[in-house]
Amino acid sequence: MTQPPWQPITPAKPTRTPKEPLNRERIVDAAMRVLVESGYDAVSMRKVAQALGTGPASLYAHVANKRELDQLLVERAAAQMRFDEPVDPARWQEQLKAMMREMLRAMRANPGVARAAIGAVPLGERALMSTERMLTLLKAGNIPDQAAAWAVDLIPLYVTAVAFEETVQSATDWKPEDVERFISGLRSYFESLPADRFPLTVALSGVLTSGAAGDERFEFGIAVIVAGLASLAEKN
Amino acid sequence: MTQPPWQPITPAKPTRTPKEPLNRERIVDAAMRVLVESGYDAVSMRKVAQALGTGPASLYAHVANKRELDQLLVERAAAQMRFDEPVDPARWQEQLKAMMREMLRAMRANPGVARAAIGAVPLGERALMSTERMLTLLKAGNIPDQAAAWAVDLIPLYVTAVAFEETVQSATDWKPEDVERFISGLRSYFESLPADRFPLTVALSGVLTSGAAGDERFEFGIAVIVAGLASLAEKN
DNA sequence: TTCGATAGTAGAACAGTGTTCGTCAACGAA
DNA sequence: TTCGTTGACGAACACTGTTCTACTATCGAA
Repeated sequence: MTQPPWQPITPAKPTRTPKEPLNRERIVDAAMRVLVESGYDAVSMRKVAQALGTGPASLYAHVANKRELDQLLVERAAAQMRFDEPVDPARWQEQLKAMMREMLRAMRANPGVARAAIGAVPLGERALMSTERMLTLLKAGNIPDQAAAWAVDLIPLYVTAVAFEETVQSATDWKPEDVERFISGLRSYFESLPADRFPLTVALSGVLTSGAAGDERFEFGIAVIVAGLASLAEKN
Repeated sequence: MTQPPWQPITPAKPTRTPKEPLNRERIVDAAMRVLVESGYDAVSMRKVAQALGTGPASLYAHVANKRELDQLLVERAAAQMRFDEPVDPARWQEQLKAMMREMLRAMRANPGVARAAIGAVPLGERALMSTERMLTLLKAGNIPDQAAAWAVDLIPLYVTAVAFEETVQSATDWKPEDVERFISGLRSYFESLPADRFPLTVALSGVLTSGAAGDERFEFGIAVIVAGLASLAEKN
């Protein structure tokens, strides 16, 4: 609208479009999106803030620091575990292994979160349900109380370490052929060692470098751990 | 020497005091000093360069990047492992556990290096000696070839995860009383859970939160792994 | 209705990181 | 003597976590 020349045009005050207020849940939601889309290395305070249309300093009214945000990510990833099969005491070893596979699946669904998970103690509802289920299975196998309790620490630690190792490898941006070349170079290296000093390393160079792709090594690890736990069973 | 007044004194050209040339070994030496004195978080390209009296860009003529420097640190830490006791096939389980304790000791002597160790494959001489020794002990226990080979992966992974977890805790700058308070708060939390939904978690809250200080949990873990491996022994 | 307190927002700044760029000096071969 | 190579290293780039400071909106008391 044209103004009379003697009346200066008063610029309209810029009003902030009201935004949905920040809270921890929205911050973790945004961080999860960044994590799933771009991996853990991309989860920075700036990137999360950007995803929320704000500045990084805004987050600090809701989370103490980056480490606390990491904890919340770990809890959220832990919350994705599903243990739908009813507990069957007769199949406690098989079901314990199934839990370990499910833990690994949940970590793989959140690339790199394993890096934040070691040392974290998830205490959310779903994590507690996981703890209770592990205890139930272990007691079904007659594992003594203390052993059962400490197995609840050992089991996720091993799974997290495997997931962590995988993220280190994928962070290298290696193609399958790069991995193949590395593995085959490793084998050649083992074969070329002086057989007098490293007889078994040379002799077993084939199996030392097999099973790196796929889940065979993970399956081996969980079999060893479960067998070790089974050996602790009290005889009735 | 006094100059004739008509000959201006030529100022001496500032010559760089010749420095000992950089090489990978000196760079790793400096990084190890920073690691031992200040922990892994302090090991940055700038700090290492500073310790060498140079700039960070100088390091890149000798190491590709920070990750490669980390690898070299892991190798150097692995080189500190000592296995002086002769192999005794009759005591293969005990000696395997002793190796795991020694691996943990070497990692604790280099605070935080576990953070760089997961996903790293140390291939230095001392690491290979460790591999050979593990294989010797496992074969002494009649473990099949493939199981022995994959155990060589599982064993250090578990030890490294334990060491990593410890560095997360110490990075929090917690005093023993802080840990005590956290543990006791955790126990109270477990005790306060609804016993109908988490009966075993509530019942075992004592042991769930015991053994966090000291090496009991680590000893439990290595016992489980060694027992699991022993269960794979071929019968003769 | 007014005013002060509080909480949250968010740009700017601080102190740090890994890495690359561009320049310079030293050195050895031609 | 000249030239190419190699290593050294300050500056710069793009990023990080976190704090400082100023501002705005909301709320409750007077």
